[in-house]
Amino acid sequence: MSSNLGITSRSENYSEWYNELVLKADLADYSAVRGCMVIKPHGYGLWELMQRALDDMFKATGHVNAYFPLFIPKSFFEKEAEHVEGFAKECAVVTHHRLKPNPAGGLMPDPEAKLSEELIVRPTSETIIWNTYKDWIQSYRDLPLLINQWANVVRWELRTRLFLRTAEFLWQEGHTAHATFEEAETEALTILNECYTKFAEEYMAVPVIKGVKSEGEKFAGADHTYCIEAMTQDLRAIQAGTSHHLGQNFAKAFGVQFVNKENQLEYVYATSWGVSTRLIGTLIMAHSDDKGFVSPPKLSPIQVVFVPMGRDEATRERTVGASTTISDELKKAGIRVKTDLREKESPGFKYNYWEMRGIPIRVEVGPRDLDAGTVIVARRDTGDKETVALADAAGRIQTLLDQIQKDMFDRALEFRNANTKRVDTWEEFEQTFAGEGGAGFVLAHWDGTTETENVIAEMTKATIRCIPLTPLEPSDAEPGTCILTGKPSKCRVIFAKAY
RNA sequence: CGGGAUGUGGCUCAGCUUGGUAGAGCGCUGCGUUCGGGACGCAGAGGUCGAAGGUUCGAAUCCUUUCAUCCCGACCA
Repeated sequence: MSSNLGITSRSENYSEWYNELVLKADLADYSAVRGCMVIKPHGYGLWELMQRALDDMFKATGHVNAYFPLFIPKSFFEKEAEHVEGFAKECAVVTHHRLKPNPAGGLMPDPEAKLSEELIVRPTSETIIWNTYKDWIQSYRDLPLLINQWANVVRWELRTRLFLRTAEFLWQEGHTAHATFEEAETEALTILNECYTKFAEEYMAVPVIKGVKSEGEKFAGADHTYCIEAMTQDLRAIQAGTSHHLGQNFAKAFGVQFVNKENQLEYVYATSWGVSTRLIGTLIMAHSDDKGFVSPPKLSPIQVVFVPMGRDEATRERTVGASTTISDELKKAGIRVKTDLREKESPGFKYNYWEMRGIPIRVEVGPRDLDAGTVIVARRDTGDKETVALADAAGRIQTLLDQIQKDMFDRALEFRNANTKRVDTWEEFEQTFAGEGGAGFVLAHWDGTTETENVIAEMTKATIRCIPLTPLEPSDAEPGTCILTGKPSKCRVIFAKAY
């Protein structure tokens, strides 16, 4: 950090900018545990709002919450070959259940307390859940089973980054069981459309592209994987959510069968889907600026902050009083407000302080404005300030919150569109991704093989983010020839460098 | 798991080459003056120099070992 004021600018060093922002906006901190972060109250407040909105959507689409164990017997993992391969490299394993004094000092695992079967700290819960579902499902009348859980998971990442990739993270994972392939398909798409896309666009104000993952990028153990992909300000792609159609893979691995209406035994069809605290990283990368975090109003733990001015008691009484009048009215309307009553800090300090933390609206309440019967209302996203009559303030602020939410989405969409292009020659494709940083979304033709995908990734660092469910432009759905091999291609797919 | 760097008050770092009373700025506490875009003065508190060995009369400084973190690459939500 070059100074204790402000943060590195995005243009100077995007990666530094992100790291400093997370710390200085009070969202999270490094912990004493390697690869694990502390989510601070401001960051956790954001997560709570995300949870609430998503949970409401899950409930509205017929799901219920439950909780499954943190520990999973190793043997469960061994039952689904593709799945094991996907996660084996990054699992934390519990081997003992007791400590004893170490002769060399300190403590050591008691060799006599070795577990007969090692336990894996869940990297995801498909296996323990399907082992449980086996006992819950006998008849078609038990289906569909629509369960979600809010939990922490552990993936032993070698290289971590606050929110984007940590060894432990918080998420939700939905696990559903269905009688038919079509029903499971509908479920996977319902989550994608009615929950994840809606959440990203309406709450996070982040436009996303819905698509299917290529064979190489799909979830280990899935039949196919749907995803939503967002664009960061440094022109990379970031996956904001995934919804998997697991087919009968896990049902077969765990022997989950049901009797259908014709009294025949059948394997159930499954889905699983999740979003994580990574969404906070996505939010930062999509909207924030060189002054710090910029939060969309719907997810900001504090939506409006009041800064009353004046030092002498009489002035303070006036400015705090006026703040209270407005904030009380806002509270009644369900707006989350805060009045900064700290006496030692100057108003200027407070402006910067709350801007760093991304609070959408600041209300400056000073004696000169009060003399004129007004206050100043400042927007975090644009920096615009306006003078508003006291009587109109609460109403104006509510309107502005909606406006900010909308404007943030519109700007992000415009940015994404401006950085999405179609490329038809390998020369141009290679050149586009030649630099160090991201290059936006590139729609290009691909022959559909994993081999080609891998060659392209090796040569350019760009990967297939998804095959869009609906073409961004009608012509994207027309057949063409692969950018690398010249073989036939069904449609354009999205290439980008990814987080 | 490879390559690089760094560990010294809460934070950012100086001191180490050339061993000899542990420093600065920010933050923190108190008092006073300030308050419309990161205020100032004065007085304070706070550190087994990442850990363990070793060399030495004497180690933050030299040697050995170790641990941790960060950055850059391969894997991942």
